[in-house]
Amino acid sequence: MKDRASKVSAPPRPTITLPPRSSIDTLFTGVVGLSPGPLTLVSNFFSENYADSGCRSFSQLLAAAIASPVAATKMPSSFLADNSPKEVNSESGWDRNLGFKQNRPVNLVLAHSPMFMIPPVSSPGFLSSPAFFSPLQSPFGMTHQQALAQVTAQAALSQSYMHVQAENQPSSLAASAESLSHHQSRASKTTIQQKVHSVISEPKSSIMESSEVSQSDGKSLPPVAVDKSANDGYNWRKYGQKQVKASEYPRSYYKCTHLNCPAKKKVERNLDGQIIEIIYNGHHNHELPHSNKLAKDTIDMNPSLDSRVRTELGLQGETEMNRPNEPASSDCVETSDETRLDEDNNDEPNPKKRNTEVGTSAPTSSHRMVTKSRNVVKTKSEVDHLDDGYKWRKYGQKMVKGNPHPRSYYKCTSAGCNVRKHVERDSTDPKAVVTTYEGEHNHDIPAARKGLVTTQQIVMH
DNA sequence: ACGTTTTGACCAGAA
DNA sequence: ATTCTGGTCAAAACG
Repeated sequence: MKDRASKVSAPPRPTITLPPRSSIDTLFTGVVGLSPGPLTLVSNFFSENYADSGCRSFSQLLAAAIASPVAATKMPSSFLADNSPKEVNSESGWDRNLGFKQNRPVNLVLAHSPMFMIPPVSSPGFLSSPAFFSPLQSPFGMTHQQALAQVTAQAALSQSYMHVQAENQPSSLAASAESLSHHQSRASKTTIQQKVHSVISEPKSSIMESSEVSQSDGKSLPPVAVDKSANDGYNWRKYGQKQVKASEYPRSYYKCTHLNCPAKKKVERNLDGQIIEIIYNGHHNHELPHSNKLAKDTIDMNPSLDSRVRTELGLQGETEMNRPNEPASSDCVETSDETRLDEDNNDEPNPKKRNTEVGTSAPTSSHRMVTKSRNVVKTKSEVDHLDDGYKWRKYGQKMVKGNPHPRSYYKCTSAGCNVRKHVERDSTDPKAVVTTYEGEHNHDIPAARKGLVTTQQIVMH
């Protein structure tokens, strides 16, 4: 008998428009009189604290702030990991959160933005912190400080992660992407869908291989076995494959082979075997298979394998679950010629913009992680900005000068809720999307959709 | 012999 | 009501 009840329905994915690049800098500039989003605050913070440090790019600022103990001391104590609500230093612009409302989709912004990738191993506390998972655990409970800490930590870790990816062989990348996505799933408390957008070479010719990962300091790491068929540590059985319209590549469906485990994942690969997208759905209700725990232990015992490598291999296991409140790792921020946090400047602020979500579901032009690596460079065509958990009704669409794609306007369908969002597609990258929220939800995420919220989408572009 | 993968068919929900 | 689409089933093939 077919198990129809277990069918997993993806959230609605309406077609949306792409933004002109120029609209994106509103993320950082904010709007006078309106509450700036956390990205804006972070930007302000760094710009005021490091203006004379020679750092120019956002990524550089982040790296300097977190890698340097001196810089770290300049941060508000809440910046790195403290989730407790505190007043912030007005000198650094942190008091600009006065207008920040907890009951707003900013948490989704943070969770969705492809600019922030979360290496699962390197910062167990970060992964399991209430701030980080607030979109799922407490959609409206995140303070501005938490958001800031989240933004910064995510950006910092992303830097590290992307750096490693840029250096690694494709096989390692495959492992990392799946493991990354997977462990985000593990660490969260609800059933979720997660996506890893990336282009990852994953040759089908071998199941196990040794990958030698170079550290940034030039040291060579020992070869580590990477099981590419289950490189997130779990064992999967493929139960279907289909060419879906939303993707130009075939989508494979996998179930966890563990008895009664509801975890599933969908993987899209291009013709070269490169992983284009991974979507996890459901939680594992069991520990890592023993063999993979052994592999994890091997890495744990090898001091030369830093957290990033474990991230690459997706072998952090349950560690993040056991250390719920540790601050984010601060030793993994490195800049790289191959990795940068792309920052486009523009001068077309949207006066109504209050909270802008960059790349809810796709890479965006301004703040996506950009990796000039060997494995570049395909972005996802599908757009699912509605995966923020709320139900939306499209009420308008408009063409904008300079952008061949229309803009689309959505209203929250909940009775009495006036929240709107504006989704636009990048004029130069039709697969990139910027979502701008306006207003505050007066209700929680619909219960039926809580488990379907896409929490992470990662793009190497 | 057994577990996994392949693949066409089926089904349910959305449009 | 019909069509389209994505997710799943399950028999056959494969290793």
